[in-house]
Amino acid sequence: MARAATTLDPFNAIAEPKRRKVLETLAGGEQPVNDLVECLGWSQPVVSKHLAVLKEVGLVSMRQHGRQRFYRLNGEALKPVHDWVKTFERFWTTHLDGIKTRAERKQREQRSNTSVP
Amino acid sequence: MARAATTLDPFNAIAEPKRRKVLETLAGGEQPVNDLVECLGWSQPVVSKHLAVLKEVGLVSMRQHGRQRFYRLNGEALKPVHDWVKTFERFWTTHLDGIKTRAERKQREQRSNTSVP
DNA sequence: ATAATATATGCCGTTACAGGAATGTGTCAA
DNA sequence: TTGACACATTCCTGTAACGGCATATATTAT
Repeated sequence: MARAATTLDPFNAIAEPKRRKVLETLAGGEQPVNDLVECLGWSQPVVSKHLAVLKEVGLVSMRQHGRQRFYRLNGEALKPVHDWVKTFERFWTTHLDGIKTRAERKQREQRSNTSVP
Repeated sequence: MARAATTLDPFNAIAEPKRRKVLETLAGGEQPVNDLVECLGWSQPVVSKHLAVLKEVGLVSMRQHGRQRFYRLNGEALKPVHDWVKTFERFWTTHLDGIKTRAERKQREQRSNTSVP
C-alpha cells in the first residue's frame, strides 16, 4: 500500500511551521489576506493555500466584505491537540517543580538516619 | 518544495496517527519492539520505522538488553507542542468558564444604566 | 559453527504535499 | 463596459513520507 490516508486533522495542520505562523498572526484578530501576505512576507497563493487548509480543518473561519476576505482564528479547533498533549504533562511537570523528588530524597535521608545511626 | 521532514520537530512527528498511538502505548511503561508489534497489530518493520522517527526527534529513548530493545517514552520532548498550544487556551476556556461572557454582560448593563436611566 | 530470535534497514511503488507561475473568479470603481 | 483589485485555483515539479517485502545485523541458544 501507499501512504496513509490524508487525515486532515489539526495535528497535520499545525505540523507545517508556516501554518502555525498564520495562526499566531490571526491570534491578534481577524485579517484580510493581503494584510497577511504583507505581514508574513510570502506569496499570495502560498498564503491562500495555507488558509484553505486551515479552514478545512476548522482552525479558521472566513467572512467576506466587498472583495476582501477576512480570516479569523478559531482556536477551539486546537483543543483536541491540547487535550492529547496534556495527557503527557506529568512527564515534565514532575521534573520541573521537583516537589516529588525532594520529598522522596527527604524520606530516604530519614530512613538512613534511623537505620544507620 | 516538498513536505517538511517528520524528523524535524515533535510537531511533525506527532502528525502521524500511528506515532501518536505508539507514544500512548509507551506511556504505560517501556516495552520491547515485539510487544509493541503484538499490541498494536502492525508489521514489525512499520513499528521499527516509526520508532526510529520518534527516537530521532527525541520523543523516545532506547535501552538494549540482550537481543531485545526496550523503548521508553520521553514525554518532555512534547513540551514545545504543549507550550505552543497553550498560548491558544483562552480561545476555548473563556467559553467554558464564561468569564468573558459575564464581563461583557456587565459592560452592557453598565452602558444601559448610564445611557438609559 | 549453526540455527533461531529480535530488530533494523534498504529498495520499491504509490501518493502527499509545498511552492512557483499562470490563470480563473468575483467585486468594486469610473 | 472596462479595468483594477482581492483572492482562489489549477497545473506543474521536486521531494519525501508510508507500507510491503526482502534482507542485513546482532545476540542468544544448541
